[in-house]
Amino acid sequence: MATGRTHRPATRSRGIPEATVARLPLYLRALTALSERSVPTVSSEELAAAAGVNSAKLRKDFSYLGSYGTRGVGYDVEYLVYQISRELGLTQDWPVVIVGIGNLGAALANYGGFASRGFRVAALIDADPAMAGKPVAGIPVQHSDSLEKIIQENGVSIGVIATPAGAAQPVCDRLVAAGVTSILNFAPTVLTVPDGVDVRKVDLSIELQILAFHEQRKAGEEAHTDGAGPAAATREGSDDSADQGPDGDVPAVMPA
Amino acid sequence: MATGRTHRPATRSRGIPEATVARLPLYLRALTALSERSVPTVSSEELAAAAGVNSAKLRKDFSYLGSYGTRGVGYDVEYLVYQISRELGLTQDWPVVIVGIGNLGAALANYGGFASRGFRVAALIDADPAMAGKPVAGIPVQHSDSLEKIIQENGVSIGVIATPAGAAQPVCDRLVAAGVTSILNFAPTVLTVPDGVDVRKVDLSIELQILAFHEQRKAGEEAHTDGAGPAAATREGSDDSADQGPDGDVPAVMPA
DNA sequence: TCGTGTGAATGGATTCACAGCG
DNA sequence: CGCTGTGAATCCATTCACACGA
Repeated sequence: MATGRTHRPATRSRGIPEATVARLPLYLRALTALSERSVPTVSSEELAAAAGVNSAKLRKDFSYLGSYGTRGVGYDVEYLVYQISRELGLTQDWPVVIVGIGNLGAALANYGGFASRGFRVAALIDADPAMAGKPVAGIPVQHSDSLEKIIQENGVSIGVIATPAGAAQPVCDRLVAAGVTSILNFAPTVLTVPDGVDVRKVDLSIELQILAFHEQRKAGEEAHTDGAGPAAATREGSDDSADQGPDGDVPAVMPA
Repeated sequence: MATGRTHRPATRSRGIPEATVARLPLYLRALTALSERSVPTVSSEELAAAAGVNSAKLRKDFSYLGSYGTRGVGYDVEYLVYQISRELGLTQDWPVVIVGIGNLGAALANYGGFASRGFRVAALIDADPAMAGKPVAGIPVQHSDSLEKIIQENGVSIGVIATPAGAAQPVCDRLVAAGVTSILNFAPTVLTVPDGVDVRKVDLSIELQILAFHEQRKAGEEAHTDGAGPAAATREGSDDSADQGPDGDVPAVMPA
């Protein structure tokens, strides 16, 4: 916060569509790669291909941010990287806590993508006293007794839950009570939170089940498959439709 | 996702909306919990609450499967568990391979939810020769040289990629060439696959960035949190737009 | 009576197609 | 010209509201 810069001509409508927001990180990643290769500009067509979407969608998405391109030329890579980063709030640093340092929590802590852009693992928290003090990814695990203190001292507003399913809601409640307003949930449970708190979930078994559904449909339809591939539903590159809740839960134990 | 041109009379209730398919696993999980508590029937209202959606949506979703409820009463839990399982293809066993047994791959292999319902880890594959033979989650890791053989011998059609970003596309290509038609990708890369192959992605940094976007918007708007908003639901959907900025001001500088 | 099942209304997101500018 | 930016058309999803049946 602390952005006093709340002001704008509001040339365009306020409020970027959720579907667009979900794609901005994808564009940003593609742009960063281009930037590292010192590519100065890209067309919507090229960038769209790199991000796995179609160009009309990309141009529409960018139109919500403003007119950052040059007709007949394309987009300036560096400039766009900056604009999208700012729009996503990545020009500031977000301290994050990970709660539940089991297999998954440890994997997340070790994940390099955290630090890379705007996020910083402020603390690792686990309920097991035996874990306390043990360093994971170079960060000492702290006991969950001090969860509230850790949140407050570090000004944490984003929490990652990687506990077993049963512990997720209680942990969530404590995080929220301590001031966290955004939660990324890896536990296979539906979390209930007060208004104003955002929750996104990542659930492995849901993703697998969705794949199984399509897989089954393919199998039941190999009726007219001449030498070539199946003529069933498919998609191009890799653009998940409007799905915004990929999942991949990993915590163990769960009635289901 | 791209849907091919499915020109076909549709055998009846075939053609369940993608958004509905994505929610079926959620309903299934809630139903399984009820089943374990020996609850015989549920109303759409109750089940919807447990799954974190609203009842109208749930009823509409179920209407695509058929008329499995009883007016004035609700749904038979056991029967619905069976119907949804069958619809999702979980009445059969899906062998799955996990490629890339690093921190994340190991965490996935240890995830209990795999075996629980329809899925079975058929093999763990890694490119590091030092890993070969080492058991992870009780399953010996195999070297990626034999990837094709493993896929074919086990009749694997679903693959999970948990490799570093750089290895993901090559691995994906090999999986597809060997016969895999559904891929769950944990690597932060856009995968390109032929038609007929489904890809779903799980991407930590994208999720965090989406949360950061909303977090930033909340921060920039802490002017009137007067709760003017109409009581909103408190669930964790994939949607859930935090507060809606009345006339928001999202910092979005614009160039010329 | 009560809760399901569903047409109709609404709202979003994607795609089309082309005007407009560099 | 080429490519962006965007109204208009289309498609999909959610919500409403009520008839219908156990």
